[in-house]
Amino acid sequence: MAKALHTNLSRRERQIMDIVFRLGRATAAEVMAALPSDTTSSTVRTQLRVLEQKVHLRHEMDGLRFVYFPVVARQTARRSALRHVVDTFFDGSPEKAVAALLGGEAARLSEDELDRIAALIAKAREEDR
Amino acid sequence: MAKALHTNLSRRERQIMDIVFRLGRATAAEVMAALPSDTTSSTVRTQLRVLEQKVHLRHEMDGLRFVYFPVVARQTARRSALRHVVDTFFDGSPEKAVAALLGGEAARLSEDELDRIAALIAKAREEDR
DNA sequence: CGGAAGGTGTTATTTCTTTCGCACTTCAGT
DNA sequence: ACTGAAGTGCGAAAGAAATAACACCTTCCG
Repeated sequence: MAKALHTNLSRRERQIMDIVFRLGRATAAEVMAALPSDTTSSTVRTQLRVLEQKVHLRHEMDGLRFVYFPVVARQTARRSALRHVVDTFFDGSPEKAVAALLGGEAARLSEDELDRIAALIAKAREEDR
Repeated sequence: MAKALHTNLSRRERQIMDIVFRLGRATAAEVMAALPSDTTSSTVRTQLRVLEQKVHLRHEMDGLRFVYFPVVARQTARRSALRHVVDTFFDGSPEKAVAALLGGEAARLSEDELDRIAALIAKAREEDR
């Protein structure tokens, strides 16, 4: 099993990784803007460099500046994060997590969204057979 | 808005909080056993005491030893954690998160579970009206 | 009684995080 | 050509976190 990312990152590192995952890709300035507390550009760039050194991020040039993005596919990180939440707060039961999501524990769902989810259930039934 | 717990905890502190949330309540020995890396009892107890001081945990006596449990209701922590994952990895869309859960990104769902979720959708429709 | 086992708190040390100053580069505009 | 704005890396200092040694208490059992 791949090592859990959360578990091995310091507080700031995790904050930064979350921002980059959320944005997909980001410059130092963007990360700095998204961080809760005030930090200097210098600080943020140092962290980004460290994260790159630890192989959690990578960067490309965009003209002058660096654009950072995660090494691990979003899909992978997402799975890992979801599983962790399910294990920690929902007794390992995806069903309970779905119930919480439907019950508005994170946000309200529209009719359309409910329709699409119903369709997904039908599909899951197919595959289960 | 309540301050996000994740964001304000150090690495070990988060690991420990996760364990306590998972178990509901736990002694120092149980936490130590559940921790990935090797640590001494002394270390773990110090951390638990710190977490109690920061008002994330509280303890009761169970005969001789302390049993720790979260100050915040599981319900609350769960909501916060879920929301964070949805925001970070699913563009803030609960629907996408549900899709991932149904699609087996965390674990496989049984027929029964699918049935119950279908029922929840029906119920959500009611309430939406 | 005496001592081993299993708890606990205090405290000090070491190690990791986090922050930022400073020097350097490139580009755009005057 | 000069200056300012926006980038970058390096390295050192200040702060927070993590670990463990030690002293002490209670219970159980021979």
